[in-house]
Amino acid sequence: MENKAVNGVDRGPMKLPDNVSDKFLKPYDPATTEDRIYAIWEKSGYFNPDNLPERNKKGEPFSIVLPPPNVTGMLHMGSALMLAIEDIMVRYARMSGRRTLWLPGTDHAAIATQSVVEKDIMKKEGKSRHDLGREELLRRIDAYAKQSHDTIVRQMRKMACSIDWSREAFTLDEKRNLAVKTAFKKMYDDGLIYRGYRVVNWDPKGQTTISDDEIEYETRKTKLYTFKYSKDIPISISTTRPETKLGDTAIAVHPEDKRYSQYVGKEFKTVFAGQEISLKVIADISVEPEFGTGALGVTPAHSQIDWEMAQRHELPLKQVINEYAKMTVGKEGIKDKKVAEAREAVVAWLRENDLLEKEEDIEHNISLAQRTGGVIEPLPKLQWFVAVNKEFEHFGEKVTLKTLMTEAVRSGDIKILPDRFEKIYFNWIGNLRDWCISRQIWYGHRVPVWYKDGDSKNNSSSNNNDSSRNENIHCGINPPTGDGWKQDEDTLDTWFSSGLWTFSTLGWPEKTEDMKLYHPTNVLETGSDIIFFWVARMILMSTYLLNEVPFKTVYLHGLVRDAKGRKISKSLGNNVDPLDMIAKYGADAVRMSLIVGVGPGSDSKIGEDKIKAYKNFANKVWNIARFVLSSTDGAKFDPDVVNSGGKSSKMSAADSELMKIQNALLADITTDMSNYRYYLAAEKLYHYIWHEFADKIIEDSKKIFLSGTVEDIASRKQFLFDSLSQLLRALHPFMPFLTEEIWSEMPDQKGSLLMILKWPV
RNA sequence: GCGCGGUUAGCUCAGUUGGUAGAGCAUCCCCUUGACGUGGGGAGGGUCACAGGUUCGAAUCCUGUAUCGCGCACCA
Repeated sequence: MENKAVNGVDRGPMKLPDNVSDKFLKPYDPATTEDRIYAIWEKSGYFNPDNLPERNKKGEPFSIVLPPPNVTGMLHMGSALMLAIEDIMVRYARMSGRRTLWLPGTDHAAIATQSVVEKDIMKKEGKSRHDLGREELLRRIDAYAKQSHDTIVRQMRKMACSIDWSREAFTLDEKRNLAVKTAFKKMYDDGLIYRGYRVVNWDPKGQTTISDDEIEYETRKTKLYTFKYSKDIPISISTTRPETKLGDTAIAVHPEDKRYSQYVGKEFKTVFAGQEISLKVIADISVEPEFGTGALGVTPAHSQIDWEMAQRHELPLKQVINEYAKMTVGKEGIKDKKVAEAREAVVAWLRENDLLEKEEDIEHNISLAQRTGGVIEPLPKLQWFVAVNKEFEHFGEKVTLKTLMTEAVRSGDIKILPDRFEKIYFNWIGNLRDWCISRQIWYGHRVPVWYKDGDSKNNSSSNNNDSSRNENIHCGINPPTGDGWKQDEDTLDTWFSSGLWTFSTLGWPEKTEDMKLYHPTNVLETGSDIIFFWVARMILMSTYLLNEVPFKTVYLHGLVRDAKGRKISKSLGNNVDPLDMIAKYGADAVRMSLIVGVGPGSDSKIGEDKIKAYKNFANKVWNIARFVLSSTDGAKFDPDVVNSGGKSSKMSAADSELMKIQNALLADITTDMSNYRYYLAAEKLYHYIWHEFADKIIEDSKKIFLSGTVEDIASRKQFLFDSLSQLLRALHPFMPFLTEEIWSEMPDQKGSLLMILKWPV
């Protein structure tokens, strides 16, 4: 170190005893430490449970899968939080002697990835996917996915993840494809997957269907129009979407609404904005008499609930809007126009014909596709679905997929933390409808179904019955033999393959040793925002396919917000890159700042100040180590401290008492660790190390070393040494790089790695 | 509309089974010639959102209200 002047006094160069490394002459420097330590860990092979010491191999298995990051992306602070928590869980388990597996992978994230790449190609080359063709587009996406995969892996190493790279998986690789096909076929054979014609959520921007869960709602101001279809039809109706009225086939009123009861059963015909329509008046209890005029135009082809009403009343269906959200019927100025434009034209037509009665401003929710932001257009389509309410025989019991999902949590086999999410989970299942799993994009697992000539997809069928079972349809792991078969063009919802993740990564459908050892996994740690997409689907798949839960505990973390509490978003430009923070303050500091004070399920704020505070802490620990090492020259571990709960014959009564207090704290912290209270454990350690160990104990030690008895000095040296060695272990899961680095400078550690040493309790 | 959270010091939040409120940061004062200035000691600052109730005792349990946020549903 350079000579440093303090208070104007030149202290001269600092000197350390010979037994202390020159590293300690400088403040702790994560930049020159972290990559080096990670390389040592990787070389040791201990990330792979097969290579762990006997103590672990004989120990109870502990397994956790990494929620696979999307290959669209880079890591953000949210992923950094996830990695920090999981690495803490894993390091704690490993030190506690368990056979510990943390299994990595990445997610192909079908729609998200394809739309990113498509956009990029459009921007750079002005070409659409159809210009490139299926094969070429997939080649481009693969190249992109490969590149982003490498970035993600690099970032994970930076975060100190002690994860088993040898078992890495990808949701779209060959093994996972076999798992997907196997699962699909079994569900198909059990009648739980069917092809049906019905109104689905169509995303005109992404040109694909999406599931109910992939919709986001946005409140917007819009107009509610009240009008009559024609002068001759006595009932007025209200709508926010006049353009869809060209597809109406009925008028619905409440069965008890006296105003309209005289018309129920009657049929009216007219020409509406250039389109002939025929309207039957029906009575249905789903009509709210208080809303608008109390009568509603039924558009079976372009509204989910109208479709259901049409089913109940056997109404015909008339599609008037196509996949590009354009009108297919109507007079000049309406036909071939986008829905928004057509709406104006229809309203203008109503005005001209003096049919418009009222125009009100209202707020209502519009549905947007989560990935593309496109306005959802409900359209009737032939798609593949998973039946969640269908009863079937499952290991000798009559169940539905819904009851399987419910029971897994209700029975306590799966515990969700924080537990209020269990209620949210049940609530979601209660409203769950059949899951639409087919997507009209190219990137993803292809639907493993083949059609004989002539029976491929055609949407003209107006029957909504299961159309997926006849001699011209083949569902299988392998293509059918013989000529004239063509595979379904569609791919599967990305969550279908993610749902298999806990076991597809362990080798299922093969009966592997890994499956026996590591499934069900112990914990699933993930963001609370994907509880339905992912957590629920994994429970569905695992209970259905394996008759066991995918995990025993679900730990949900909240959102990481910026320092002002705002959501991280591109438009705000408030993203904090974990890599920048790591470069500046070190991964350990970043980890601590994400963990301390943040319980499961609660959102947190991340500001640079907080990270900086933990960088200071890292340096504090570094200096504590320097003090202890330079003042306890020649000390050796007293194995008694580790092996018999801190009692040591080499310490005075006073120091034994201090050790007892420390051990009590460590026991308390251990309880927190086992109960997923990492936020408390980290805080307690921080507080004890800084404000007890450093501020009080080390300060007292200076006095003892200056004027204590020989016995007191010896005792204190022993205490400091053993105490530090214990604290490094306890701090390791939280600050792995720093503690491993200090550990490597401890005398008498005989080349051992802290990461596999025994947890101090 | 149904459901779920939050509301504690200027800011960010702890407070695990009820025992008259804690931490960090910030502010102010002081100290510090050898582990560390990325330091140490100290001070000020809260009727724990509000109103009722249970209790010997409530930030903690119950009921209601306000307010912010979230989920689901509705969305003609």
